[in-house]
Amino acid sequence: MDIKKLPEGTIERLSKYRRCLTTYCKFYRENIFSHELARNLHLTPEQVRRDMMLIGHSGSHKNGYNIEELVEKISEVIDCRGKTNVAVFGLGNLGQAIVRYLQDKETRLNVEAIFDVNPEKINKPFLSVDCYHIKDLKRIIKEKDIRIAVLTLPGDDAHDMALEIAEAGVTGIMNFTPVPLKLPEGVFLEEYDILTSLEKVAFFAKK
Amino acid sequence: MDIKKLPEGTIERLSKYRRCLTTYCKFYRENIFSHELARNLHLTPEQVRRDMMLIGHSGSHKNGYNIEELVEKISEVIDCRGKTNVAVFGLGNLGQAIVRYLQDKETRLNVEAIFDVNPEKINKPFLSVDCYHIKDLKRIIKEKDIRIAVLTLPGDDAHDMALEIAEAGVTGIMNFTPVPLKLPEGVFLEEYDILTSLEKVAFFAKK
DNA sequence: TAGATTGTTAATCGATTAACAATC
DNA sequence: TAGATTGTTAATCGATTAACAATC
Repeated sequence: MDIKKLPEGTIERLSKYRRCLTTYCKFYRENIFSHELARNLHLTPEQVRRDMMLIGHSGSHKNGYNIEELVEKISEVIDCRGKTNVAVFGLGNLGQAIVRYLQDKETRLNVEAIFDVNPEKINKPFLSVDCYHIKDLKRIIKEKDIRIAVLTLPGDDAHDMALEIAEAGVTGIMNFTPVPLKLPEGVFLEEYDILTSLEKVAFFAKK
Repeated sequence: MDIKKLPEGTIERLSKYRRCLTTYCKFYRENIFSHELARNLHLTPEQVRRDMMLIGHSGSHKNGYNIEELVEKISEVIDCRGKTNVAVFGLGNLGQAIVRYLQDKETRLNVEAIFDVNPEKINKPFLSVDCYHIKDLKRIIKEKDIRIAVLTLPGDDAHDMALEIAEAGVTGIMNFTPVPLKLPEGVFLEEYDILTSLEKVAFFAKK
């Protein structure tokens, strides 16, 4: 099957399976059952098995899934193109949090550049990552082969910026600004709006 | 209809409609058509109208929706219990970003307390919000009538902490730690995992 | 064998989308 | 009236869940 046809939910769960396996399980056991993995992530065993089926991974009736093999398989699927270079736009609190987070975790995403407009931040590395002025984005994106852009800018000029970034050859944009983006075809866009999430929690939280 | 039965997607869009209307539109026009609102948020006009129907809001065939009335109606629905007090757990970069963000935006969510374990942060207000030691959470949550907890702690002790927080009477938890939580019934839980989102973008981003 | 687990098909569910009547 | 828009029901779609045969 075409791997890009995998449901988004499956990809998200694969990411979580892998993290769970590499973080907790790898060190003290070899195999894991679908119901154990499910319990850790608060899913059902059926859903775990279905995801395994979708990526063509098999376990054994006796011992469940071999952890090392499963991690390997998941990595083949979700890191299919190997290491991916990422740029973070905006080095405010959120931008800093993301750079730090990506360096801490075991992942094939490398933050290779940071962009900002504040002269005090530009040309000083942050956690060893160089910080450039936003006006240089086209050049740097090409030079460093940046594939993914993470937007943590203020909303005002997010849209124009995103179009420029897309034009520079980035193929995926993660948008944390409150402004919904409309991008050209071929750029995968994921948006996350913190305030909307919090308002949703406030709404559904019972009295 | 029972308002709590509204689909999560509808609640999320309502939050975005309102922000869009209060941010861009309110100042220079009185009415808006479903297709205009849809275009702004990259939805279809049908979906906008359906959401209006679900919350029982009507427009006019001639002028579409009155912006002021619509904002009022949305606020009635999603802020149904008026102001909601929020506590942020963990004053790292992400915690700081969220406190600042909630203060900037027009919302009925008030950050009333911050919790951390770092003695350098405790008892010093951050953006005028008091910061307490995590061991005092029960007392402070009760005193300040905190309803929503936002977790930006390191993952390690997130789960135990969440259980304590739930026990203290919070009714909604927004979990930004990488650890999936299992909470008692009656606490609404929303989880967001930055790394999973980024890995998803990397996966779907075309070569 | 009995019990537990995997793998896979079929059924369910709910949200989105399409269609269209009603209205201005 | 013609054209544009709203309001609402019906159809579609896709993900999740249930069911169960196959296997160890």
